[in-house]
Amino acid sequence: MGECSVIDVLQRGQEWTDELKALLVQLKLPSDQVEPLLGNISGAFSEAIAMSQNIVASPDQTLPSTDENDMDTISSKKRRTQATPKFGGRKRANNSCNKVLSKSIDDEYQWRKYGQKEIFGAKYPRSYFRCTHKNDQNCQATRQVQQSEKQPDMYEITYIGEHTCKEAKKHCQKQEASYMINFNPNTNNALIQHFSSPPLSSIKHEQEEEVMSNQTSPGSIISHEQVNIPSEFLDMEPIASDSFSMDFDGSSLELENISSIFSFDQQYCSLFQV
DNA sequence: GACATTTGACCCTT
DNA sequence: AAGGGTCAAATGTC
Repeated sequence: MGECSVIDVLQRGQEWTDELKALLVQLKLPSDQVEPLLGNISGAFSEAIAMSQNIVASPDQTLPSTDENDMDTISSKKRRTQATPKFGGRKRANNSCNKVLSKSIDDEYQWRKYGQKEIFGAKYPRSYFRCTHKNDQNCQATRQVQQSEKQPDMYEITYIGEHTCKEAKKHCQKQEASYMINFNPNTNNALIQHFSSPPLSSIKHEQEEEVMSNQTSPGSIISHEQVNIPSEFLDMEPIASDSFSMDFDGSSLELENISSIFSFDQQYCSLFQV
C-alpha cells in the first residue's frame, strides 16, 4: 500500500466523520458538546491528510514492495535457493506491536503456530503464531509467545500487526488507538474516550491488564468526554459487552470505521516517523 | 483426509 | 557473522 492509499483512507475517515456528524445532529445531542469533538476529529483528519501529502513527496520511504517475484513455484522438496530470494518482505520490530504479560496464551483469536526458536540468552524458547485466517482472509496478525523468565507461570505475548479477519470485527477493543463510546444506561451518559497506543515494547503487568481487559485497548486514555444520551436510545442492546455499534433509523453507524482509520493513521505515522 | 504442530533450513536484519 | 523470523516437509491428531 502506498502513500496515496493512506490519503484515500484518511479522506474516507473524514467522510465517515461527516456522516457521523449528520447522524448526531438528527439525534439532537447537545451541540456544544458534540461539535467541538467532531471538529477535533475532522481537524485531525485534515491535518493527517496534509501531512501525508507532504510525505508523498519523498518516495524513498515506501513500504516494502510486494511486486517482486512472487513465491516462485519451485517444486523441489527443499527450500528455495539464492536464485529465488525474498519471502515477500520480512520485517523486524518496525511493525506495530503490543507486548503483554498473561497467565494464559489463549485469547479471543484463533492462532496457528508456525515456528519455535531458541532465543540466544533466553531460558525459554519463543513460539511464533499467525492468525488462522491468514490464508482465507489474508489476515496479517501474528504474535510471539515466550514464557517469562521472571515469572515462569506467565507468558510474554507480543502481538504484531492487526487482525483484518472477520473475527477482528467482534473485538475492535483490541485496536491500538481508538475512540470508544461507553454507554451507561444507569447514568444517561456516554463516555467518549480516546485511547492512545501503548509505547512500543512496553510490557504490561498483570494487574494493569486485568483492569484494561474490562475496558478496551491496552493503551492509556488520553482524553474523555461525558455526553448525555437521549432516553430513547438507552434501551438499545450492545452487540457485545465490549463492542457497540448503533442503529439509527435503520442505518448502521460503525464507529469502529473511524476508530480503525485513526489506528491505521498512527501505524503509518510511526512507519514514516512523522 | 484435513488441519495443526514440530523442527531444521533458509534468509533477512542488524 | 550472529541472531531472529519464516518457510515448508515431516509428523501427529482428530
